[in-house]
Parts: sequence; C-alpha cells; structure tokens
Amino acid sequence: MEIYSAVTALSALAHQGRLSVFRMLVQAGHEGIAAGEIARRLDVPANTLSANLTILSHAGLIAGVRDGRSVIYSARYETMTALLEYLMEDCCGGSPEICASLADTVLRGRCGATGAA
Amino acid sequence: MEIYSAVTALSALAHQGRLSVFRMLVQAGHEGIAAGEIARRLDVPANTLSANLTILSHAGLIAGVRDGRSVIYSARYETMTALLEYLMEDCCGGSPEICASLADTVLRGRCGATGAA
DNA sequence: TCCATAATTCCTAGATACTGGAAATATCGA
DNA sequence: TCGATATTTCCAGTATCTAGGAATTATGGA
Repeated sequence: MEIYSAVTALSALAHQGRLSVFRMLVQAGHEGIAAGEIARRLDVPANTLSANLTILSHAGLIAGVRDGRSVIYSARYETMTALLEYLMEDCCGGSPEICASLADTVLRGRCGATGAA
Repeated sequence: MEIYSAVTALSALAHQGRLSVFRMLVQAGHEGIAAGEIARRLDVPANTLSANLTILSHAGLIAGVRDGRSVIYSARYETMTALLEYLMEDCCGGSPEICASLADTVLRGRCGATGAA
C-alpha cells in the first residue's frame, strides 16, 4: 500500500458515522448487511448513509453487491490488513517485543473471543 | 477505547504529512526523534510540523519530552494497539480465520522482518 | 404498464481543516 | 545579560467536508 491509499482509507474511517458502519460490517463477516438495514440500525437518513458508503467503497474498505432491490455491503478485510501492515511497517526500531504484543492483542484479545480460542 | 477517541486518532492519521511523521516515529522506536530533525527529514516548515505534532499528541498517538532546546517525539504504541483492537473488535462474524491471518500478517510480515524471527 | 420499495445523485449553506508568515517562548553557551 | 537555536502560538485566506431535502434511478410484484 502506498501513502495515498492509506490516507484515503484513514480519512474514510475518520468519521463517526462511517466508522460505525465499517465496524458493523467487520463484525458481520462475509455475509454483509443491506444498506437499508444499516440505515435502520444506525438511524441515519438513506442519502447520508449512501454518501458515506460511497466514500468507504472508494477507499476499498467495503464493497457492495446488488441483491434484488437491496445492495449488500461487506467489509474488505484485505484492505484493512494492508492498512494495518502499512502502519506497522518496519516498526519498533529493533524492539520486536513492542509489535509482537500488539499482534498478540489483535489475535487473542478480540478475534479469539468471538470465534476459536 | 470509545468511538470518539478512535475518530480523533484516525483523523490525526488521515493526513499525508502526519501519517509520514507517525510512521517515522513508529519505525524509530522508543528512542524517538527531535522535532527539528523530523522537519528536516520531511522538508516541512517548523510551524506546520509543530501544528501536526500537536494534533498527533492530542490524539495520544505520540508524546514529546523536552531535551535541552529540542523536543524529542516518540510513538505511543499503546494507543495504536488500542485503536487496532477497536477496529477489530468482535470481528469477522464467526470466521476467525479472517482476523487470524490479519494478526499473522502484522506479526510475521513486518515486525519480524526488522527485529527477531 | 403501473406502483411500491431500495438506493443513489444533485445541490448548497454551514462548519471545519490546512498552510505558512510573523511573532512569541524556551533553552543553552559565552 | 545577550545572542543563537529550537519550537510553539497567533492569525487569516483558501480549500475541503458535512448533512439532509428533493429529485432520480433500479428492481420486483401485480
């Protein structure tokens, strides 16, 4: 990932409404959620949500596929991975214990809590 | 971490100049880098850099300590960890292989490359 | 074809962020 | 104390972002 894409992704996430949408989709997994359902759950106007979904899509963080009258959005984990990689690149100045504990937290603290141990 | 802090941190990073600074400090480790040296390396005016360092500091992503006439800034890895945790919270809708590979990437792909295996 | 539902696009006033010149503050050495 | 260096604060013009009403497009059912 180059810096332009990283800034685009971070800008997309740097907004309360969009961050809420993204986290909802991250938690939803590959199944995704319809735009209308997202609007209902977060209680935001459809047009405002649509604009924000567009911003997240352009950043590559989510993707939508049409399903009948609905559009189902889901998180693009690859982009998220690339972004985190970019932030961590060549990190910690020769003290690997710093980011080891970071990755550990990511792995055990959260994902494990919902899925496997 | 609550959403307000997350948005503040993401907003701080969602800027080419600040992201460059942050990554430089992440790579520098606990030793840190003086403000003037950062300005020199990135070729930005001191006042512009100072404003951006303030924004990163307020977001809790970096911290500066005075050392003589200089101020040494360094990354606050705890905040970064908390932010990544927040993004990953309850992720992947019961498909733990998604974020397992993500954490794996963070751990092996980058940190290991610079520090230990 | 016609209607209802789902989502997006258009538009614009108001708010917020960005940059860098100039001035101010902090520290060190003489 | 005085001058040089390091950093921050003040300020203001410009640019960008935001929200949501109204209109538009897409799809499915009758």
